[in-house]
Amino acid sequence: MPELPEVETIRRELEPQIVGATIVDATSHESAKFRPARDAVGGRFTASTRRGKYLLLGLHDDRELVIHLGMTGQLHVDPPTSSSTDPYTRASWHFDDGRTLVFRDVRRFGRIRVVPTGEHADITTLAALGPEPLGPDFTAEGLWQAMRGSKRRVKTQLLSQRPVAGVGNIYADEALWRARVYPAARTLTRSQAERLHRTIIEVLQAGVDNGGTTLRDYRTVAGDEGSNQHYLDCYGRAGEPCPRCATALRSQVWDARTTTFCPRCQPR
DNA sequence: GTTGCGTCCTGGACGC
DNA sequence: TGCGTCCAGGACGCAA
Repeated sequence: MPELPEVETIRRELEPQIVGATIVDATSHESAKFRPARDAVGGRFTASTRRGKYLLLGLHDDRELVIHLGMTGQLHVDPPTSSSTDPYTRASWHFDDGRTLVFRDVRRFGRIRVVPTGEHADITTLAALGPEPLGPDFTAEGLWQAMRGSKRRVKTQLLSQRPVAGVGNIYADEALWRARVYPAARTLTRSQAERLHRTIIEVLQAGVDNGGTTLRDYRTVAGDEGSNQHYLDCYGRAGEPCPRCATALRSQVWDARTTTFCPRCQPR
């Protein structure tokens, strides 16, 4: 399930493969979520950026191909000789040099848009994203202020992408565990926010450094698995001893999202 | 405006 | 072995 580190890993691998390529044709699944892929025909890739979990592929005509990978989205570039007939291909962009950029998404939770560069008002979540966690705009004070303004559970707020961009279930559980914050807390002290600010950066940077977390579907552009799954302390380890205090980690569903936490290190 | 829940979507795990 | 049920979760829509 691609979160910020996975999307950033894909972006870094993809950019040198697509910049300069012109899209001469495109196909897509009939769903409205994927049909806009065809709007990119005629564009030439100039650069790539990322906002949270959104991949922004710049085109020469002041437009952007915006891709959200959802839970199971994958991107790879097929060579001219490929005759792939993958039933889970949801969109493909054919280049002037014969290669094809393929968007594969088994569960069809991904989405694709083509918009004028920087005009994201129609993509509500993208437009409302909080600061980039690995950039200078993400501060402990800003996180605390953002969290103070809501009565929702701390983890639910993180998943909303508003206090900070790019955090999903895996990295939220890891950051909260490291910060010793109870995931269902509805208020944060300033010192808790400072710890959480630090641990969000730590876990996301580690994820990027390790090429992302592969639990099932995530693959890099080259088709490789990430390695961050080998360094997770908390997520998906319910029943196992907490690496810090040896208390059995617990799993609980809040707001329809499964959360793993340590009942001793992360008290109410 | 905020909050919480249902829905989308399908492969895999599990129980019978 | 085969079938049915449940679970995973990011984003969005809707009702309260």
